[in-house]
Amino acid sequence: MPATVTRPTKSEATAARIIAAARHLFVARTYADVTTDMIARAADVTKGGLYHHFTSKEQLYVTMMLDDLEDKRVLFAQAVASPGTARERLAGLTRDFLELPREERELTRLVRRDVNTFSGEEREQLVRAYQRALPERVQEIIEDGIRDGELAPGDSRILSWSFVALVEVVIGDYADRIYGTTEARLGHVVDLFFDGAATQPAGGTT
Amino acid sequence: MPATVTRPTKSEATAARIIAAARHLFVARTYADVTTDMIARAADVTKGGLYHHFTSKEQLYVTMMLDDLEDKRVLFAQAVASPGTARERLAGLTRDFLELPREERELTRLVRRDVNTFSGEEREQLVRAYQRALPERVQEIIEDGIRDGELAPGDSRILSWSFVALVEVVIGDYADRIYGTTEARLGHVVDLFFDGAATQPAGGTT
DNA sequence: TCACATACCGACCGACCGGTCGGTATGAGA
DNA sequence: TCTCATACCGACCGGTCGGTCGGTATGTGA
Repeated sequence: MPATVTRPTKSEATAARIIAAARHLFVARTYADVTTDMIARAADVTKGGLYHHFTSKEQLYVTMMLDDLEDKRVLFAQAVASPGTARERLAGLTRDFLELPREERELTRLVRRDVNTFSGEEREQLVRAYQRALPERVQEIIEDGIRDGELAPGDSRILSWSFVALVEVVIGDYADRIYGTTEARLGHVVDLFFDGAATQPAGGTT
Repeated sequence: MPATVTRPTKSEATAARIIAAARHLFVARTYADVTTDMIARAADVTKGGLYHHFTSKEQLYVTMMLDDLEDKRVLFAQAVASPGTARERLAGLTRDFLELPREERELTRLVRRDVNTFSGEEREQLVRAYQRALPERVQEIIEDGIRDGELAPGDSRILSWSFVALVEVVIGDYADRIYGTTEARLGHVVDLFFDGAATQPAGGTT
């Protein structure tokens, strides 16, 4: 009867509550340290209720992560599609990231942290979803930048991973204690990546 | 009777065997996924024998990590103390790192991965030992570089973490599939950190 | 050779945890 | 109002794993 876009049923609402509780717990503790009981209690259901909606702890975790990474992929794809120089677009992507609520930022690091816990198909799914959400989006911008002569030629895969690594430094707990503003973090990451830390362009390391 | 430097007793040799086995397993699997039984079997002792030398699984892990991080601290301190420009010294430190056997390289990442598993004193110990081994050593060189005008002024703490993050990208599994040589990795990290990825020094991100 | 400490064994314990299952509550359609 | 599906409960199970403990082997000093 309502609008064409279905409103969430009670069942969907419960599942969403469970996922939210799981997300909250998984970012704070290790996968193995979070028990299904903890998740159920935090979501105000019993373990039986939890297993009514999810077939296993692994499946719950993977579902939660895939949902979130798909949201991120969409978010970052917008930054990729926006106009401007590579520098401006990477700054935009980074700003989108930095302006996410803290928990959503931290979620990104879960894959890197927990990926060893899984194996086979689940592991592949998680890795692929992560790559699709972040490094591959960054890589697109970097390849445009190289093509336009804005960035020096180089392996765009490693460059994008490097950029992502810099971003993840600046979203971490440690940086939280140092940076006051999003602008400061943003400027730091983008400036360092584009211009480097040296005062003069020297070169010839080895 | 032997030289003044004592030769390892049988007991010390067993403890070392256990630590080596633990190291090997902990780098490959998560802390929680490695059982004391696995470690004992890999070290060719029983669980009882393991608990004769270590009081708990946690203590074994922490001992192993602290030992290793202290070795690394000494190694990197040499790079800090060596002569040359900041660029040369950071390149030297990175080369020392990259030339370590694979398992020793990966060990560095364990703290970041497993630190959430512990709490209280153990957690503090691990974090401090890691900082002392790597980021603080890098920070020393960076501060010299800023003082000498070789590096642009900036927060040396964040700069050192950024450099370490770049190094860790380049020692990871992903980079293993891309880079052929240590020289290529080394050049990439140091050049990116000092000179940036842009062709021309632009600026003004925000 | 006796005494004692230290190294090590391996069966066992108890707690915990993922997952199940028989059952109840709720609500919608006939 | 009867029926049936779906949502959910909570006691329970099977297995695992960190840790223990009584015992044996080994070697060393007296």
